[in-house]
Amino acid sequence: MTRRVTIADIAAAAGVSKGAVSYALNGRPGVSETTRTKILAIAAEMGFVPNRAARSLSVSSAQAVGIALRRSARTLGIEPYFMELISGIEATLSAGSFGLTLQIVDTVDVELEVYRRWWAERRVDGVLLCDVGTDDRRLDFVADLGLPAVAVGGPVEGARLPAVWHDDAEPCREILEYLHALGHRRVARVAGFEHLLHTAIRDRSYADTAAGLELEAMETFHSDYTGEQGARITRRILSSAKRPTAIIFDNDVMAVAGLGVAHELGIRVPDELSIVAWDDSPLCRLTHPALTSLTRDITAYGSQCAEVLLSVIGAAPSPIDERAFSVQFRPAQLSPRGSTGPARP
Amino acid sequence: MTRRVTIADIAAAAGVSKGAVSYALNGRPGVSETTRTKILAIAAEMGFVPNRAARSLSVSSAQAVGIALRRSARTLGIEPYFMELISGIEATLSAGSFGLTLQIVDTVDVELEVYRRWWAERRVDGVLLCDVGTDDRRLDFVADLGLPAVAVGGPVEGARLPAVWHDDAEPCREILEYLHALGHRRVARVAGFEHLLHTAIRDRSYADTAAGLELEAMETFHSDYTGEQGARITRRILSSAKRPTAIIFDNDVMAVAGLGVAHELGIRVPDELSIVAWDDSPLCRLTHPALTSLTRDITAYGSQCAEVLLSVIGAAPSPIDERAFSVQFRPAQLSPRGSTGPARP
DNA sequence: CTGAAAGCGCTTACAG
DNA sequence: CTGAAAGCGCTTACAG
Repeated sequence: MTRRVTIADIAAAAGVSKGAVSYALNGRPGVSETTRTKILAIAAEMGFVPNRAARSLSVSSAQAVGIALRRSARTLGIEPYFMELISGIEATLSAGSFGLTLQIVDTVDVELEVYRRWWAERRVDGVLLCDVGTDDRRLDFVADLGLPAVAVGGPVEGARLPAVWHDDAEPCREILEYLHALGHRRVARVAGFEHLLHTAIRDRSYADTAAGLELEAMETFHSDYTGEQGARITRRILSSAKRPTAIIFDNDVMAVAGLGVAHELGIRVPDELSIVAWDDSPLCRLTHPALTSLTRDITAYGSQCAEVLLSVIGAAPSPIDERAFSVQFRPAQLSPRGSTGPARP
Repeated sequence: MTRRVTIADIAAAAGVSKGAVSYALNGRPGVSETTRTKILAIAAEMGFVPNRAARSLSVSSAQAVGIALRRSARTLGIEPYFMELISGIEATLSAGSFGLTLQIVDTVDVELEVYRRWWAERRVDGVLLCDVGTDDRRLDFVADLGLPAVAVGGPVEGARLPAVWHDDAEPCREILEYLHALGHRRVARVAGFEHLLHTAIRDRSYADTAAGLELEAMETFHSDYTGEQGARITRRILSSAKRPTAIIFDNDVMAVAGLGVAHELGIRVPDELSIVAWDDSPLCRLTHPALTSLTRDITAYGSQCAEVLLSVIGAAPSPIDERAFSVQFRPAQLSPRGSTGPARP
C-alpha cells in the first residue's frame, strides 16, 4: 500500500506547478498541448486519482446525489420497484461519476432533517424525492432550503421543482375498458396509500371511467402495499355477497397475495376471478397463472429522473430546458396474461 | 437561503479563535468549560453543521462506507434479501453518522475498479463485500489495496479480512432430517450460483446428511436465483420418471416460482410435493399454501456486518476484538408452514 | 503559456 | 487555557 499520489507529486515529476497539473487534468486552457500530454502521461503512470474531499472543498460540490427512502425495511425489501428504480438512477449517476448516498428514514420529520443536514454538510448536491404525496411538505421544504431536487412522480401543481412522472390516468382507463370488454361489470380495486399522489390520480381516473362505462360496481380499498394487507382485503372482498368478477391491485406484491387468497378460497383464476397487477416485475410471471399487469420500464424511469436532477444541479451533459419542469415519461402498457379472462356470470 | 455558517463565523461571534471552536465542538480538551458552553450555544443558535469535505480533507476520512452490488437490476429488484440487508447496514451506519455509498456493477473487474477508485479518492473508508465466492479475487484485492473491508459471508479460509457469516451447514441438516421424518426419501434441491461460498457449504452439508440418512435420491441443480430458472428447473424435476416428493429451494423467489409450476402441472402441495425455501421473506407468506422456510434476521445481520466494518475502520463505539476475524451470526431457523407435509408414496 | 499564491473549511501540533 | 499558524489536496483568479 503506497502513499496516495497528489497533484504535488505530479507537478514535481513533470517540473511544473500544481496549477498547471490541475489545468491539464481538467482539460482547461492554460497549458500548452505538449505540457498537457506530458502531465497526463505522468498522472496515468503514477495512477493518480483526485481526492474527492479536496475537490469538493474547492468547487463546493459533493459530486453525489442523495435518496432518503421512507419505507419500512420489509416493504422496501419485497417491492421490486425500489431496487429497479435505484438501479436506473445509479446507472446515470455513475456515468456522470456522481455517487449515490442512500438513507432509510422512519418519518417525514426525520426525512426533512436528513435533507437539511445533507445540504448543510454539502454531502449531496441534490436529492430525489420518492413517493410524492398529494400534499407533500417536502416539496416546499427543499425549495426553501435551496437544495436542488426532483420529484419522482407527479404532475405536481404549482411545484417549485421539476417532476418526472408517468400519466397514470390513461392506463387506468385502459384496464377498465379491457375488463369491461371481457364482460366484467363488478370490479374491485386494492389501492395503495391514499395520501400518495399517484393513488389519488388513479382513484379519480377509475371513478370517472367506471361512471362512463356504467359499471354495476367499482369499489376501492386503500392499503399499505404489503402482501398481508393485500391478502386481508382480498379475503374480505371475495367473501362479500355479490363478489366482484375482477380485482385490480395497485402493486405486484398485493396481486400475488390476492391470487394466493383466491387459491385458498378455491376460487379459480381466471375462470371465476380476473386479476390485474400494476408494476410488472418478474414476480408477476412466477405465479400460476401469470398475472396480467401494467408494464413500466422502471429502470429507465430512474435513469430519466437522475438525468433531470443532474441537469438541475448543472452537471448534465446536455442541460434540459429550464422550463421543462414537468417531464412526462412513457405511460405503463397493459400486458395481458393468464390471470384475466371473460367474466362468467 | 442563507450563506453556510462556518467555524470562522462562530469564532467571530464568540470572540475566540477557530481552533477553540473546533476543540469545543469536538469535545476535546483545550478550552475551558465556560468557553465551551458559550461556543456550543452560539453554534446551535447559528445552526452550524460542519462541512463534510473540509472535515474529510483534514482527518482524511470519508465518513462513508461503500457497497458495490454485482447483480442485475432484475435480480436485485426481486430478491428481498438485498434491500433488507442494506436496510440493516444503513441503520448502523447512520447511527454512527456514516453515509452509505451504493454502486451497481456488471462484472468483477468493474467491481475491483470501483474499489480502487473509491479508495484512491477516499470516497469511502471501507467496503462491505457481498456474495462471497469460493475463490474470491476480491478478498486479496482489497487487502492488497489496504482498503478496510468485511466479507458478508463465510467462513473464509486464510482470509486477510474479517467475515460475518451464518452457519449454513446446520440448517441444511435440520431441513433434511425434518423431511426425512416426514417420510420423504427422494429429495431435489434447486441451488444458487455454484461459485458462491454458501452454495458450496450447503452442497456439502446436504450431501453428507443425505448419505447419513440413506436417502434414495438427493439431487442438486444449480441456478441463478431468478424465478425463470427456478421454474424451468422445477418443471424438469417434476417431469422426471421418479419425481421427488420434496424440493428445497435456495431462495424465496425460486420457491415461489416452483410452487407456481406445481400448480401448473396439477401437482398438489403439500399432498404430492413438499416445498422448502431459504430466506423467509414476506414473499413466503403471500402464497397458498404459505412456504415452509428458513428464517434469518437479515436486517440484524446487515447491522452486524456494518458494526464490524466500523470497528475495522476504527469508528465503532466499542471496537471488536481484532482477532475476531470470523464473526458467526445466529443460524437460520426452520419455520414450518403449509407447503410441507408427510410424504405419500 | 506559465508560476506563485490565495482560498475552500476544517483539524491539530506548537508556542505563549 | 488560549491564539496564531500550518496543513489536508485540490481549484482558480491574478500577475508575469
